[in-house]
Amino acid sequence: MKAKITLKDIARELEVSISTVSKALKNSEEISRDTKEKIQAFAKLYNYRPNNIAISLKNKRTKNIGVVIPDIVHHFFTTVIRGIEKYANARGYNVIVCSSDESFDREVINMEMLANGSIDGFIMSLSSETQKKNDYNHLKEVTEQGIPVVLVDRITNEIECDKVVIDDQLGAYMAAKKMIDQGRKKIGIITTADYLSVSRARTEGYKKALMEHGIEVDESRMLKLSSMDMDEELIKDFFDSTDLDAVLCVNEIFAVFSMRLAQKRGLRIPEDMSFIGFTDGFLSQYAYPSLTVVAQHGQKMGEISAQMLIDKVESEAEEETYQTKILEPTLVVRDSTIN
Amino acid sequence: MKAKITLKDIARELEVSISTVSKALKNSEEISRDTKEKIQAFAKLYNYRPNNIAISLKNKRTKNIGVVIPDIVHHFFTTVIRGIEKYANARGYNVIVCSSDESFDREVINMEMLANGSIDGFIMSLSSETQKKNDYNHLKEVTEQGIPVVLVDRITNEIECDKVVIDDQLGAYMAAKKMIDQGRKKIGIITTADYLSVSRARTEGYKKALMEHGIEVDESRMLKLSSMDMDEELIKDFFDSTDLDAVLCVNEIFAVFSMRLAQKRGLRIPEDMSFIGFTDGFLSQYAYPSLTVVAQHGQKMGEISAQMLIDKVESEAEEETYQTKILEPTLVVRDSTIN
DNA sequence: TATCAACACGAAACCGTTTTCGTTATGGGT
DNA sequence: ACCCATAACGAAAACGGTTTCGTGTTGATA
Repeated sequence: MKAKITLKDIARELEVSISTVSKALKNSEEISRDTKEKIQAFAKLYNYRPNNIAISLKNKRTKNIGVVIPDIVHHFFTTVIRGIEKYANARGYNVIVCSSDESFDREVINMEMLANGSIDGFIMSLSSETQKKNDYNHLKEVTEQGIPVVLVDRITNEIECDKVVIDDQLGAYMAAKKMIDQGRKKIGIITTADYLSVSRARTEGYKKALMEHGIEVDESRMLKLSSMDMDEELIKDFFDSTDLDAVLCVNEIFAVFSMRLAQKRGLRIPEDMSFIGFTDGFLSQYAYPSLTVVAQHGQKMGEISAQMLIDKVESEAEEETYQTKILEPTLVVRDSTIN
Repeated sequence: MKAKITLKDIARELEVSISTVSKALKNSEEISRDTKEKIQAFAKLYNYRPNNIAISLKNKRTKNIGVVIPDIVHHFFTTVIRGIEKYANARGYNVIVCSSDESFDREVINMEMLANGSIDGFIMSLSSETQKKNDYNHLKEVTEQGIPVVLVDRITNEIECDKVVIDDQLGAYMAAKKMIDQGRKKIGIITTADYLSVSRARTEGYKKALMEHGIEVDESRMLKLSSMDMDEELIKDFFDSTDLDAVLCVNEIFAVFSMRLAQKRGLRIPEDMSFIGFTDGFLSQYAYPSLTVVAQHGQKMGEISAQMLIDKVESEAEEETYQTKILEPTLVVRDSTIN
């Protein structure tokens, strides 16, 4: 086992000072050509790499960014992470991923763990429990310490920081309008409780589309589940008790499950009933029939978040100016709606 | 903006030495009750938290573990990450996730980035390019430096370290046997090139099951794709040119896509044709019909990997003893096979 | 009264870098 | 022979902790 070699080791071996070694490896003008060549050769031979931790301590910069998201397994969030990771790595940053598992406590714990020097900034998406409690003190503390934060997708107005979202209201509007244009009149929505910022916006977009096209908003056609978790029974009951010819769902799982319910009742999709979901994942692509969805461009959101964060981290300026980036969703039309 | 408070700040403010503060906050017996109370109260008031980086430098322990996997978006790997993260967090470790994107170069770069002090150990799953090149020098270097490595799922015999896999051969065997027991005779397999350790093992399990039950192994019924990426055309051609009554696929995407092809040809599933895939993800659960799969227990694999790694990291002993943990897969029977 | 243990605390080294600010030679200029 | 600029290098502080090893003060003991 070859232990890692340090500046001190090189200095001792070559009988020069640590400072000389450090400067030589940085190709400083201060050091003579001879000495530099000798030191650099030795360093290469022994595969010297500076210790990141020591550099972090000195620079007060870790080149790590902390990502706290509600769920690592959900397709949308994984694409966000992929975007963050791609962009961050390209700029020499590592990504520390923590899942809050939709829990307020875990979100707080994770942030505290990371906020004590481990990272230069946060990218986060609020857990549902946090949005429900409406308690953002952990975020306030972090921003007050001067640690930059970028909120992505699940955001709040209570915190002043950079934000990246898609226009969820527009997405739902586009989806609902698509159904209306196809002649659907009895359009339902399966969503989650309003404390989730995205669900609220989507519900609004849905309502807006209906109202603009003279369709009455009927609360009985709106199913609000308490969380993003699947509740098969409630969805079944909803279908039993409601007469619909189209359904908009806030995620692809609800949508695909709903399609199966419809199919089991002998309905043809999309002839008898249309479906549109959110999130353009594998499920939508490979469902049968394939699902029309509102694509959220998670990877793009991740990249932009990472860019905003790193720019802020690296900017010397102390300006307290924040921006909110709103991306446009795209309707990906597949076989669950009439073309 | 309240900057972070340090031991030095507390010491200056309370007119004691830094060592006293440090000891007081650790509740050392050396410090008088009065002084301790004063210091602890002050620290709490100003919300003192020790700087992780400084501690890492001192201890030569970062409490970070590096995870390098081929793909963050693939369901199986996300469940592995979830398992790692859950276990690691519970033991006070953070997880730095890097995706190699199935690229050898990115795998090497990521490992080098992390190996210079950022992490205490690696959990990794080899990229397909790495398995194809059969070049593991980056792993050798890391292990020679004394950094513990746990290989998970995509492993190699070239490196001596702890390993966690499921019994892929058994999984494929169980799946093929299931089909045979249902009277299937013309059983195909859609897999990837043999350089991928898991695909090779699965192909062997498939062959073994056929041979043990007196069914001839027919190469024309075996489709080997060049990578895990979807190649719709090749799969279509395969179905056009091959007469099958059952298909085993090495992932759920191939399986679900294959089911759609069969359905489009008017075949009934599972009456006319059976399907089994690997990976128990959303796709399998919500496909129509739902897909029978070999569950790989990714989360369990992640947890075990993390446990093995952290145990090794924290063990003082210099023993060079490695183990390979082989988990048993489970056949999750759904509607794509006859019950 | 001299001795000594116990108590409470501080000085300093250390982890591995970076960087500022000396400190030596050396040689040129006068 | 003297002055001084310059080249080449080293000492030391700093980042923020932990930890070992003093050290000064007390009170009890012989």
